[in-house]
Amino acid sequence: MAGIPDLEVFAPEPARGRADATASPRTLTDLAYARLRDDIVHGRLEPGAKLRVEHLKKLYGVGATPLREALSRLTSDGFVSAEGQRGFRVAEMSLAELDEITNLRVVLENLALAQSIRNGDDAWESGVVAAFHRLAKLEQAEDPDLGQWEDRNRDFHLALIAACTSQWLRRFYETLYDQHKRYRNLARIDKSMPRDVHAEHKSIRDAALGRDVDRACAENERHIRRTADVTSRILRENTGV
Amino acid sequence: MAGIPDLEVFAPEPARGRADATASPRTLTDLAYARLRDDIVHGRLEPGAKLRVEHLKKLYGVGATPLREALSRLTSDGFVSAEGQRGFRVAEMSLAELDEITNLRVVLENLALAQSIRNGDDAWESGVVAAFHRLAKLEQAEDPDLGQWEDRNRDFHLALIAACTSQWLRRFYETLYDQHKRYRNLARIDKSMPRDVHAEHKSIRDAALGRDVDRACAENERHIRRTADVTSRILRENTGV
DNA sequence: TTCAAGTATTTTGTCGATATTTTTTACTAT
DNA sequence: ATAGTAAAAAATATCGACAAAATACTTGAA
Repeated sequence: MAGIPDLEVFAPEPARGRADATASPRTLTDLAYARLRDDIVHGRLEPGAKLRVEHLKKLYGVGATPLREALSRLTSDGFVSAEGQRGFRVAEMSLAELDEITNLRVVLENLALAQSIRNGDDAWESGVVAAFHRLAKLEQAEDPDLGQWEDRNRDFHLALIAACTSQWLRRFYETLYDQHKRYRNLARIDKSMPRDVHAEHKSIRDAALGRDVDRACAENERHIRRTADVTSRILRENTGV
Repeated sequence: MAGIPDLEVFAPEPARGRADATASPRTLTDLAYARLRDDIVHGRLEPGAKLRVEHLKKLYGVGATPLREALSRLTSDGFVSAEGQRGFRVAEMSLAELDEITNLRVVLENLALAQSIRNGDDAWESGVVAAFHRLAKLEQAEDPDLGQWEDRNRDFHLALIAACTSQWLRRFYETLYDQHKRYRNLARIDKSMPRDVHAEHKSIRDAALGRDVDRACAENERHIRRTADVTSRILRENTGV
């Protein structure tokens, strides 16, 4: 009746660590959540677009139940807006909101950064060094693929605050980071990035590794605001967002 | 064909302004969300308690669909935790988390307060005065009903930051406020409130109306931390939360 | 006690029916 | 035409029955 089962001990495990949406989804709800969020952040679903469940069912190949649950979660995250009896739609965007998000992100990211610099151990340091290195390699290449850059940029910022112990701070920060990313994507900021982002990242890394909290926060703030300013300018020029 | 319809012009409208959960719910999902959140914040649903949909259906008299949607939203709000394939349960509580929430609340509430003091117009001022008055009356009465006090206290703090224009800040703040309230309720902080909360509220009000941003923030921070300290002490003494 | 097979329960997800509500369309009396 | 409205069509929200998958529990050896 057995004999084969033992082999399964050596089979690769499902590797289901965190409940993170980016991790391999344990349920269809997680799947729908991750894909919807991604599509919204990348602008494949436009601001204000109606999110009809019947349509999404075909698009993602899941039923109405997991879809509605995913949409509900995204509503609390601010990526989707829900009006009773009127369905879901992709959250609108505005220059005013970009401003809000920028200001809040500066505060929260600096808070996390400061805590991280103070708490950071060897593992944190090497994490920062590694993430910066991977990002730097990409930034100095002649083929700056935006998708990859976004991923590496995210990794770098997350590595910086990796030693922050506040789950709540982390949670809020990640939401704001993705909201910001959504604006960058809307502006298609890749085409026009004249300023030296690489130098900015380097300054932040140096200050952080040098355990200089004030300088790291200052550099970080400047970095965020510059990116936000460029985003804002592009949006103002191109459209009447 | 008509003559009566005109009367409806004067009839009170449904007043369905914001999508706030506290407003009269437009859908059963909103209803379930509001009641679940309330029951969790007030401790009627204990930390870690299993939230079985079949049971909640009977408890709230709504179907599984709106319940799962409400639970999903609460998951994003941090009041409920969901583990794939293992259902929902009321989020756990810990002294460490109380600390996180306190620190973050101080930062965000002060941010909103500062902005509010700078932007506040006449309506804001009178709102603060009125909310303080109602709170004061209750605090000086000999019958300090906790439920009412909590409501008035909330109104006062919200009135203070009413002129803050950042929706995101507001949203985060409200979540943190309710999380804090949950800890206060867990500690049953009403029984033992020896310090003069009223004086603290008064100081905040005076500084705010005097447009003294720094002092208002300092008083506010002290106020929040004192309450949090009492909460924390009670929890440490009574249980091993 | 410990282990593991077998059973019971729970959770997730699908489908289809239905009551409501919103949006459109068509029509009518200025 | 134009505001206003009634009827029709389309969306939305909700429920209930069920099936498949996963987890939790029981129980009988070893």
